Formats: sequence, structure tokens, C-alpha cells
Amino acid sequence: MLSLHQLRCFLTVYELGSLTAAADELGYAQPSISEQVRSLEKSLGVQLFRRVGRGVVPTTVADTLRPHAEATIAAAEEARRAVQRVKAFETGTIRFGMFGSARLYVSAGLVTDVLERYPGVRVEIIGLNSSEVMDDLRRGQIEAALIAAPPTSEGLEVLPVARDEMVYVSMDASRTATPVTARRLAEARLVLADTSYRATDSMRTALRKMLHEAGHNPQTRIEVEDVETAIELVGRGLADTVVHQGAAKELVPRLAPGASWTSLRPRQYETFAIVHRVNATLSPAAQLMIELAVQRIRDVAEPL
Amino acid sequence: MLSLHQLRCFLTVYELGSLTAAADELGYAQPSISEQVRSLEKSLGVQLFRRVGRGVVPTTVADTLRPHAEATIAAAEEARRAVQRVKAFETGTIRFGMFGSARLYVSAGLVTDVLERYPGVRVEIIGLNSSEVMDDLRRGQIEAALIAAPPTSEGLEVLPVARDEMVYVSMDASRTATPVTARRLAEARLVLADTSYRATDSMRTALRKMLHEAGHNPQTRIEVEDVETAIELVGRGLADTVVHQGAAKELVPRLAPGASWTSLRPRQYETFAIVHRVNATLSPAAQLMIELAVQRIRDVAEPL
DNA sequence: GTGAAAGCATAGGAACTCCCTTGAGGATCT
DNA sequence: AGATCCTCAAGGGAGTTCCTATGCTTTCAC
Repeated sequence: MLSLHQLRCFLTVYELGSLTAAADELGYAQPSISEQVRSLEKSLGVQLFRRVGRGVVPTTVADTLRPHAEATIAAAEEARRAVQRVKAFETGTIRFGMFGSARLYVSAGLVTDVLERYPGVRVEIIGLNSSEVMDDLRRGQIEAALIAAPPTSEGLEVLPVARDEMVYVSMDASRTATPVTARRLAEARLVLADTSYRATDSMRTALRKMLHEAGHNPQTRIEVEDVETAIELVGRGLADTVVHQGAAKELVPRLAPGASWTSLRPRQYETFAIVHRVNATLSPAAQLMIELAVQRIRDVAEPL
Repeated sequence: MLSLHQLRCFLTVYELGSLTAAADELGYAQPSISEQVRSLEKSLGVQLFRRVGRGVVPTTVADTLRPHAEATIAAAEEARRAVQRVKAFETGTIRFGMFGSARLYVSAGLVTDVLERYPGVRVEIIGLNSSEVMDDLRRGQIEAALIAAPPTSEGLEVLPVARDEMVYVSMDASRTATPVTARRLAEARLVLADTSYRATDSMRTALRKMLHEAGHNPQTRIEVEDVETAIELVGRGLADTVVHQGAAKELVPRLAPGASWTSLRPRQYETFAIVHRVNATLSPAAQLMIELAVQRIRDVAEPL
């Protein structure tokens, strides 16, 4: 079987024209080199050197082999170097899971933080919705994530880090003058985001529970995919919505100027947490990501 | 110490996403693969896979390593092949790929030329269809080939040398009085050769494109395996066909006397090219083969 | 929930490889 | 002719590789 060691020995012998010299160069005994060369010749089925009196002379086959041997060794070296660079965070890809509206709080800033500190790396932020991200976590596609704390979390370890209140947003100031009760919520014309994940979305779960406890039936008039769209619709006066306060602060001035918001009654919170598989040993990259993400989210939401 | 064996194991595990599957694939026991991967991880000082429930998932470091590992293995393979080529030239067989109808142009004369010059070698002409030959080239079964230039050619170097026009052949002289348009082609009762390779055959690709642009649906009435049969069927008046002009010149007088041919409108060409792996060092025998083949095909087709 | 199946890790032992030391057999140079 | 340098071969110790058997965890189906 062809091996890198054989090729290294071959090249040194080729350059120096002597087994003994090659042995000195590589720090082995001469017979070891002799054996490596012989096994390489046997494995290829050709003679690489003519043993001629004092020293050895490469054959034409050796001439053919040399550049390829060099290329192979170089490729292996490059492989090792590439890995070391990644290890030192000089390059490579860091994957981190994050739920939809979390990107409003932290993602841009987080990415720039990482890029600033490690200019060579590529960062991937994965996932739109918490439940989606959790599936990826269980499958091992993602090492760790920052998501809205889920009610069910089998096989996953959850570390709450902050919470954010859910607020009612409307263009009609009279509707945000006082906290919104379950009854008023049930009567409102609502637009909610994250349509595709209706069943599992944690904010919807919370709302549903609140309405249900008050004896109302949850019904949404408009469903859209992302928070921005929802708030834009509010801005046009077509509906009201319920979003995280952090999202409201960030988006309302831009997308729905003139709109205002208020708490729900009782107040509803969504908890943000770092989540990863139980018993997982986290890579340094993931640990860094977590540290920075936690730092940022605590600036905009209520720390726990 | 980094070894080729470790890299091979790593790649197989990466592709299959499972140690057990990789062990089956490579013909080892599962613990052996496990050990190789672990020793590679230890040698590099990084984790390459996360062991996650059923199966393993590559880390981002593994993503980084993969292309380098592939390059290294490929370089080693190329080294071995280079040596084998030289070796083969001294003792054994020259293999040369050639697409189906090219043998009508050059094969017999080419082989006698080569045998005359190198009495010791054995010559094999391989392949019926261009796409088939290309697979053999990528796999390294064939050193070089003369084929119809392919649209896609990853990993292969293509040198166009000549082109030949595609012509419409029929027993009915009225149908070959004027160049055949896409519309007439769509209405014709056609027989086409190379059935087995329907999807990838380059002549069919060209025809399909021509018909499609004119808004017609390509449909063939009769499918046969080789050009000779197709032209014989034309000779019996059962259908018309489209073949290379070179093939028509060679075969129509013999197999379909009385048939005539004309151009398509717009004219369609197929380009012949010499193809080999990129960065391959060609053996003297292959170089001779190429030289002679090019010389011969330029006698019968239009040189480029 | 519970049992079965799948998959990785670990342990222990046989076979092999790697590399050393020692000594023999030839070229080359003086 | 003899000294010197080099390759080659044999034997033995250390380390690897690869196997079988087994244990543990996760996943899937009923």
C-alpha cells in the first residue's frame, strides 16, 4: 500500500542520490530507508533506482514519479495547515442556530463581532424558527443555538439567558392606551408572522394559551411569513399585531411610523435560551459564539 | 502521523455519515474505522465528527479538511497512475477511447499505424459512446480519447480538433432537395442510433435543442443501437435519419444505396475533440496515438 | 412506555509493520 | 592491494493495525 512516508523517503533519496545521506537527513537508520524504498518499488511494480557502486541513480520511472510525489506530500501538508488555521480561528466556517426574530436583536452585531475578531472566518446563521432550529440541533446539524425557550426540549439542554415581553402594536393609539386583555385580543383584527410554523411557534403557543384560559377562541385574520411584513401591515392600518418588544423597538420606527405599543394583560414573556444537545462538548467556536450572543441579547432584552 | 489510509477512512465516513457504513464500504470492521478516525482527530488535534445518536455528523473542521483530503488522495492516485502508464508503455497495452462513429473515420488505419511503429505494444480501442468514454476517462481507465466534444467536462481537458456537420438522410429525394427545418424534422418519421445513451448523447442534445427552440416536441419513432442499422433502415425506406456527414459518406453507398442527404437548417455541427484528465502527463504512446488520430480525422472532417 | 434494532466505543489478543543494531558483500579511490 | 564507503540482509523489540466480542446510548415501532 502506497504511503506518504514512502514518498517522503523516495524524494529525499532522489534529491541526495544516496540512501545513507537520506537516512541522516530524515533521522533514521539507513536500512529503514532502504526498506521503505524497496517496499515502494514493490508496491508499484517498478524499479525506481539503479544501485550503482557507490550511491544510487534514479531511473526514468523515478523521474516520472517525482513531481507527483512532491504534489502529494504538498497536498497533505496543505491539508494539515488548513485544519490548523481553522483550529486557530484564522479561517473556516462557524455555524450557529438562531430563531427568527433573534436576528433582529443580535445577528448583525454578532456576526460583525466575530468577523472583527477573526477576519478569516465565514459565519453561517441558520434557522428562521425555533422549532426548526431545534430539529437541526437534535439531528446534530447545528452544535448550539440561541432560540426562544421551548416548552418541550427532550434530549436538549436549555440555559435561559434573557426574556422579552410580548407587546401589542397598533396604529390606533386608543387601543394601546391600556394593556390589552385576552378579550380585547380575541376581538382584534390580527396579523401574525411565521405562518409556516403555525403549530409549533412558541409565541403563538403562549397567545393561544392566554386566550384559551379566558374562554376565547384564537383566530387570526392575516398570516405572513416574517415580522417585518407584519409590522408593515400594521403601519398601513390594516391590522394590529403581537411581537416581541425588542422587535417592536427595532422595526416600528422604521416600518410603521406612528404606531405605538403596549403590554398584554397579564404580561406575556418569551424566554431566550442557549440550547444544545445534552452531554455535548462544545467546540471553541461554538463557545465563542454563545458568549458573544449572550452578551448582546442581554443588552437589548431583560437579563435573567 | 498523517497517513493516506486515515484520509481515505475519513472521506468515506464523511460521505456516508456512518462509521459502520464506511467499514462495509471499505471492507473493514467498524472498530478499525473508528480507530483510524480517532487517530486522525488526535493527530490534528481537532474533532472531525460529532457522535450524535445514530450515526455521525461532520463538524465544520471536517468540511474544511474534506477537499484537501480529496486532493491528497487524488494526487497519490495520480502518482500511481503516472508510474503505471510509463510501466505499461514499456511492456503492455495502449488504451485509447473513441466514440461510436469515430471508428468509421479513423480506427482501423490508426491501429495499424501504431502497431507499425511500436511492434511490442498491444492496442485497445474502447467505447461506443462519448459520454461512456468520458466516464472511463474520469475513472482513469483510459488515458486519452477522441470524442464528440461534450457540453460539460469537469476534471477533463478538451482540445477541439475538427467538426462534422449533421445531415438528414432519406430515400425520398424530394425530402433532401432543400435543407431540413426544425418543423420538417418534427414531422418526419425518424430513426436514431445510440439508444442506450439517449439522455446524454450529444447529437440528440443538439437536435432536441433545435426542435425545442422552434417550439416542437422531439419524438423518435424508431431507436436502434448503432449507426449502421439506422442507415440500413433508411435504405429500406422505413424511416429517415440524422447522422454525421462523415458517417453518411462512409455508410450510405454501402448500406442504403439510392439514399441522399442534405443539411439541416440552421446547420448543426458536432465538434470532435481530444480529451484527457487535467494535469495528466501523457505517455509517449498516448501522445503518438493522439497525433495520428488528429491527422486522420482532419482528412475526413473539417479541420478547426 | 417498552422492547427491538442500530450504531459507536472499548477491551483484549493475533498479525503485521517499522525501525533499530549488527555483520557481510561489493565498488571506488589511493 | 588495501582502505573506505556504501548497499543489502537478518534478527529482535516497540508500536500499529485489525479482528472479535461486548457494553452503552439513541432511535424506532408497536
